[in-house]
Amino acid sequence: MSRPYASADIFQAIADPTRRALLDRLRTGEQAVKQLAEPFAMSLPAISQHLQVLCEAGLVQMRKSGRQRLYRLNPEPLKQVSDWISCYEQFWQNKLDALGNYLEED
Amino acid sequence: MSRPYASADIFQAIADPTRRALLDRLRTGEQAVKQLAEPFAMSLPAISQHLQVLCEAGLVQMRKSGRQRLYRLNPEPLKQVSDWISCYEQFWQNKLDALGNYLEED
DNA sequence: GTAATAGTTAAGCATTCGCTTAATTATTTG
DNA sequence: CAAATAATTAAGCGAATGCTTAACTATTAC
Repeated sequence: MSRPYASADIFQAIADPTRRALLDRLRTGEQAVKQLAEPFAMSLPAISQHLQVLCEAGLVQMRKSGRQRLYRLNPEPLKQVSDWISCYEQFWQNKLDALGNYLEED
Repeated sequence: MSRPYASADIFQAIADPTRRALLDRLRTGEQAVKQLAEPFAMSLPAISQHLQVLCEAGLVQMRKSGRQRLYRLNPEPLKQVSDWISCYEQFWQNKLDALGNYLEED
């Protein structure tokens, strides 16, 4: 690679739709790169690079098995995102409550 | 601007730490740009551009008041992120459950 | 009306991003 | 051992990102 993808930042890591789709795919369990890459209209190196970003962010882990590399999901770092969002959940909850009250008044 | 910041993508919008901090600041209520920009070591145009990205993502809304522009939080689009994350919460919940069971067995 | 204030728009720049193709490294299979 | 398979590393390219300074627009205050 000319330059490594050096973002160890979770928010950055999940900003890309391909990377989110890779995580989604990994929810069914550990998978080899080729299998993971199958639905994407993109070269294998591109997928490999995305997996590296996910790895650096701690969102996936890898183990070798023969000539395959099996990737598995490690969702814990997503907790950072979940925690950040949780402050805002009350806002849309409040809006829903307000709507509820409005409907009740009627 | 040479090129407009055209990402209407929520995940992209919250990938930048300055933009997240702006949203965090807006939680206390509607604020003018200058006040919003105060804690950041960055020019006003930079902040203005970040606010535009947030606006395009629907995360903030603006109204004019005299020569000020007051921005306010609109957290609803974050629901997209929350919804995506929720699939993963079960994973770390499972891990916690597993830990709980392990501790109980002892 | 002139100056000050609040903010944006414009233009440009260095860096990062997402991708490609070609080459390379392991491992397995015939 | 040679060929095939799985995947990465390397190099490079165009576009997007995040910032800057300078110029502009609108509104308020003197």
